[in-house]
Amino acid sequence: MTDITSEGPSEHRGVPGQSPLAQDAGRRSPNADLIACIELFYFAYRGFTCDPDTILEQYGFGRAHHRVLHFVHRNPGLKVAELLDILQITKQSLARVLKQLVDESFIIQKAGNEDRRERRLYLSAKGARLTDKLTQIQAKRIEGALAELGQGADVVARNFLFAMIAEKDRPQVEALIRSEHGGLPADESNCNPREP
Amino acid sequence: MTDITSEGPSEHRGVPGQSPLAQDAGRRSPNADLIACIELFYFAYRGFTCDPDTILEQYGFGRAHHRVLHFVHRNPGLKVAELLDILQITKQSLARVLKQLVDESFIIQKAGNEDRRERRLYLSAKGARLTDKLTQIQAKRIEGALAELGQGADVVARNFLFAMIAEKDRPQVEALIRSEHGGLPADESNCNPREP
DNA sequence: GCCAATAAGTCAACATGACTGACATAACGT
DNA sequence: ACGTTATGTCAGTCATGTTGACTTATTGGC
Repeated sequence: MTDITSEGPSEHRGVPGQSPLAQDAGRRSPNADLIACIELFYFAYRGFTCDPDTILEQYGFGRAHHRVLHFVHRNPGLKVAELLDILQITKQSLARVLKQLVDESFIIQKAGNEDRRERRLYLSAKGARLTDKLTQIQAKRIEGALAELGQGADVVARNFLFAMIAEKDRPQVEALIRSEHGGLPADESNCNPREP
Repeated sequence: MTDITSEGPSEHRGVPGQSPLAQDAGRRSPNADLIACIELFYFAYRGFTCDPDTILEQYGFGRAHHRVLHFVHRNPGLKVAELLDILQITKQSLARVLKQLVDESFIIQKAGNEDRRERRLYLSAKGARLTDKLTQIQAKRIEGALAELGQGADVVARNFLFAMIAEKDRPQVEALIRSEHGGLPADESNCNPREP
């Protein structure tokens, strides 16, 4: 693993980032390492999204579609309102992509059992196939990245990402991720795995 | 530091991520931890951008403006072609925001000394003030995130982010970051710090 | 000095994904 | 029956990305 941010022989994530050369070589406003982080985050996010983007393009979809597919896949039976809450976009923004996904039957809507006003969202087999493909390519990139790092990097990476989330969003994200890891999908009677 | 992705008492990034409970609790297609990473990356990027977005809004600017300001700030004397190469957008996309920034004199253009076709980009004092403000708030968030983690997390985080970058972009990003950390700004005669 | 190549700017047109505010419909619950 | 809620929809706007074609200024080789 190459530490691009510290020049000297800083063997295998030894010292935090306090190698005399790397630290504040340029001495501009904040710490140079933090500025590197800022830029790396930008480029990393670009890397994070580029693989799925390529695939989505072939379907005439964009990132917005991807996000919908992803969260419905991980949370079958999700309500529209919940999805809006996760994505933090407006009804209209969601409606546009959701309509497309429903029309092309990547996503299936089903009225709630208890409350028939709700439109529970599920992936069709077709939708699940596409979403799995997207997840896999993205997971592969992350896996590859973590493999370049030392042991324990995955936990640090996850904790770092979590700590980057706006404070107000953290409880929600934490709950969301926990629930997807085998817990109940945020509600009661929607535990039918997929394809209603 | 709270490890939201592994339930048990996994003291201070001990075992990678192999705690029996956390690992593959749900057993959907890929590793559940990797899926958590995917979502965390999305939410983290949202957190990463939300602070600057708020400030930029007050100036009638968006993220595109921010990126231009940032890279010009870190690389004074940058050529338009180089900026296009960094941002990987089209001339037209850049022209729109750049024109605005020049018109409102956040950015100053100066013909190159050697080659007068080039328009070297510099920040005005006003532009530098804004950009510093944006950098500081973003650096603060990263600093805060890293502070929540253990020692050495910063190096791991940077290396993780770097490893997430598309392979083809890595040399460029590495060169860019290195040059900003006190090196020469990609060319010869453009080392006048700022404000020509 | 001519001319091809280069750096940059510009124009017209378009797509995506975000936003707003207002309004419609259906179902729930008191 | 009526107010609230969940959802859908309409009309219009904005920011940011795209394409392709074209202009202008300047450079460097011949």
